[in-house]
Amino acid sequence: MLIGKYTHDLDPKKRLTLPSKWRTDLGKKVVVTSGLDNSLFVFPIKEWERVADKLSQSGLGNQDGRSFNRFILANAYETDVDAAGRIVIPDSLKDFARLSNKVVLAGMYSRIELWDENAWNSSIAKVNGEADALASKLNDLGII
Amino acid sequence: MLIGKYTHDLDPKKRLTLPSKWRTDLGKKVVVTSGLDNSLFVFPIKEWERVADKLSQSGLGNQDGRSFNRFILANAYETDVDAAGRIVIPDSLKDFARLSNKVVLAGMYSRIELWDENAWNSSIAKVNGEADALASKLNDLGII
DNA sequence: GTTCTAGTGGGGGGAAGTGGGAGCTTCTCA
DNA sequence: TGAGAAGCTCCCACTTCCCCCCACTAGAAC
Repeated sequence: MLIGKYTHDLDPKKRLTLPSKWRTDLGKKVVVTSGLDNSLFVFPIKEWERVADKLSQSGLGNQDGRSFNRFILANAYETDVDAAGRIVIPDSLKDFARLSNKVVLAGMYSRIELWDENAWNSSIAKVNGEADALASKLNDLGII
Repeated sequence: MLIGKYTHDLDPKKRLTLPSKWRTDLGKKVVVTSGLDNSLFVFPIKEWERVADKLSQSGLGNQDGRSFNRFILANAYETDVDAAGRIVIPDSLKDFARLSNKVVLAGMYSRIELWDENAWNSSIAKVNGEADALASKLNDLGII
């Protein structure tokens, strides 16, 4: 289960260590692609195949769907996890998400998201201030 | 059934002993995540899966949903209970709930809450002062 | 008093995260 | 076409931290 938050270094060789807790779930092969809100998505290869399948079946009918498909599919990059549990982030994706050397890896259940540390902090700071709204939402979902 | 209140030490290694009364209900694997009012929630793994399933069903479609999922999922941390009945509280959550070394564990039926002892006391003091108002509210709701 | 359990504390081995070198390929430019 | 530069990938090395195990104490049970 891909949950939790970790901050790791993106080294000068553009290698990023994946948290050991996720390695079995992520497997030996992952797909990195451009995500929403200036983040990157990382999928285990199995999950990616499911997502790519869905995308290719839908969205041809309208301009927005086609653009979205291009955005996700064209930027996708398949890569192996090395013996030390690291993956390489290509320049194009590194630039897209404006990653500096501190990267936040956020588990989102079936995928993970990569954020530049600063971008993550400012994004999450907004949510922290909205505890009441959160409470009612949790209540609506029948969670607490 | 997770009820009652205990105060345990958070040791220098960030380990927290779970009350022996709850150990069978909590099982060998729990999920700790950020809660409301600066507390932390601890779910038995089964209960957490119920919550996470609901969350992952609300999709990528809107900005609010995404931020919300990030808040809940990225702050969640899956951990094993060790042989002495302890769990480790990661730094990010320890900071979130501003835990010092005295932690209150409050049973909330299907989950437990973790509070810094001082925060708990002042919160309880506040409730005590508003007992009358609360009582009438409970009455309105048909609870007591 | 004796025994057992709950809660707490600490040490050691090994893994996790990080950094850097060696060797191979690719590209450029003379 | 050959030499050099740049990049990538696979290894290996180092350091830190985490997890597992054991030990101690207080208090409850008998």
